[in-house]
Amino acid sequence: MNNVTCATKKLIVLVGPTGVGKTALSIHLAQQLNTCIVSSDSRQLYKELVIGTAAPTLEEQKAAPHHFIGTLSLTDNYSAAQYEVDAMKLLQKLFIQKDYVILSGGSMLYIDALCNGIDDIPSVDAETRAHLLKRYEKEGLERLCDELRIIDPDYYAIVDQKNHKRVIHALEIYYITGKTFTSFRKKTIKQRPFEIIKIGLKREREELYTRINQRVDQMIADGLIEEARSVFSQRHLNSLNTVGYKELFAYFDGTCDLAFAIEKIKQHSRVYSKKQMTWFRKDPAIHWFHPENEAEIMAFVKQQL
RNA sequence: GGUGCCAUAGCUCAGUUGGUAGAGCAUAGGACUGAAAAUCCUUGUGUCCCCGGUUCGAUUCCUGGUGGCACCA
Repeated sequence: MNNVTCATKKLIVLVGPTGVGKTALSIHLAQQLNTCIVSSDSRQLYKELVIGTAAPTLEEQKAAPHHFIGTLSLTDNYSAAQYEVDAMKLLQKLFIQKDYVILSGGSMLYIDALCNGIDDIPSVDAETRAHLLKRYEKEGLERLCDELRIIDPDYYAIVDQKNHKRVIHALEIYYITGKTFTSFRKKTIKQRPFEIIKIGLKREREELYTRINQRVDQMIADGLIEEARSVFSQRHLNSLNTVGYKELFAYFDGTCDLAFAIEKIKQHSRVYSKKQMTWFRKDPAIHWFHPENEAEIMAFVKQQL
């Protein structure tokens, strides 16, 4: 993409916690701007997860073209880094035709990977990961931390030493490349050949929680139990370590009753929305609106274009 | 109706050989670079079901009551 032609291109990034109303607003925006929507949702990517991820319906997708909805299978390995590559490639194509594209979704790290870039770190093969996981289970986190301290003292000093995923990943990279995780971890912000306008959607907590609870009941009414049952046999996959599914798996196991599982889905969705807000709150580039103030949002967007 | 078991944090439960109590989850806040709806950190005063008894002291032991569960009729 060349910088001259892209100087006027704009990515309108719609963020906010789960259940706040991103899908509806993004469609209205897309219609107004005569453009399409790129999803930044790490779970709506999977074609098997429709009801439980509140993915845009076929009707909604007809109202505005969507990308990255149902493009992966549960068994596909994916990551924020891969998302950056895929999304950049897609945007390059879309910006040939469009001046504006809407990015909508709640996966913080994916949004960050696209907007700011993510460092070029080799991917971890399944074997290395399995090996490290086994060692973690056998030897414990402390042993792995000790090893990291010797191999990569700089990262050891800043890593969350209680978080096994972080410690394991740094070791994985060392074993694959022979170089430290620190040597890859530059944290440089990549310049994008388009302008990024961030809009945050926000509701009062009580209002948001009510919407989340109601939406979960609606998912159940729409057939979430059947959807979860149809993927139950693949439950060990990371893609199914997802709110709305793991709780129903416990019900299928007989560990809890259905009412309890549903209550847990609501609870975990609320917790997730809180985590999202914690992340988004610290991004000063976000302009915040109530999702029902569409006129105000539209006026703001047009002023930016 | 009889017998046995249970009653402790919002929920599920541990515990106190008698000195008024603690985990997980929830709640609230936070972290976050290839697993991210993931993973991790901080955050725990509650008539220890009620009345009475024993005791210097009872949530803990005892009598009775209430509620729940199980088994037997």
